Amino acid sequence: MAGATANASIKGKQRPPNKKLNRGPWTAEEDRRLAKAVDIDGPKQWPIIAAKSGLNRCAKSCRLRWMNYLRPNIKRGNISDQEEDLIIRLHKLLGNRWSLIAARLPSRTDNEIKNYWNYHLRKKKLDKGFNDVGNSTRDMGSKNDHKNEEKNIRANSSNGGEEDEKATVDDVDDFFDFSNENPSTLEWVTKFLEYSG
DNA sequence: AACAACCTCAACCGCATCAGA
DNA sequence: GTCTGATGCGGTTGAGGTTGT
Repeated sequence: MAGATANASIKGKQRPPNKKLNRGPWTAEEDRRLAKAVDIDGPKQWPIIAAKSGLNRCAKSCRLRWMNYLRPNIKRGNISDQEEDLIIRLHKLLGNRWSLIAARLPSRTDNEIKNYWNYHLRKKKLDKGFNDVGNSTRDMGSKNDHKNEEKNIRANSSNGGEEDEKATVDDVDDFFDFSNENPSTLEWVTKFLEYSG
């Protein structure tokens, strides 16, 4: 959807207005004000940003809008085959840890990947008749998904002794903690996954 | 043209975790 | 050690666009 910025939103959920705070779709003007506030204060201190910008929106809402829409370098729509393949593979490894998966896909947001998975890929898998992944949001719906996934990873690893348990979980987290992102990562991870899976 | 089914995606909610007082 | 507010994450909802009949 073309989404693009300016029209932030004409779409989206319309809910009964809260007594005080603005809710629902963001307007272009709100976007502009939020962007300005973030420019000044940085993408942290959301309560301050929310207050300063005079948007009458909660901090959470401001943060979400920034993270999923206004943040620079966000790529929208048109998930490529390569990206889709990567999502599938990463999901197999990580489960519903969208933020981690998103971190491996430059310029994609966790929300976008989650949306994409929830409909697109889930449907694909169902069509193919597999349930092995079993992490589709509606059937699992648990925050412990990733923990289960980690358990699976542990279970699949040869010697899952008590002692190694936490280490393994940490290893997984550490392994996927690519805090120093660079453009070649996608390629690197893709290559790695070719071997792993 | 009208309607229904399908699809997309922005935005909300609730909960967990973290950090500072 | 406990409390509290901030932050981050995953699940879910539902409006609106698109496509098919």
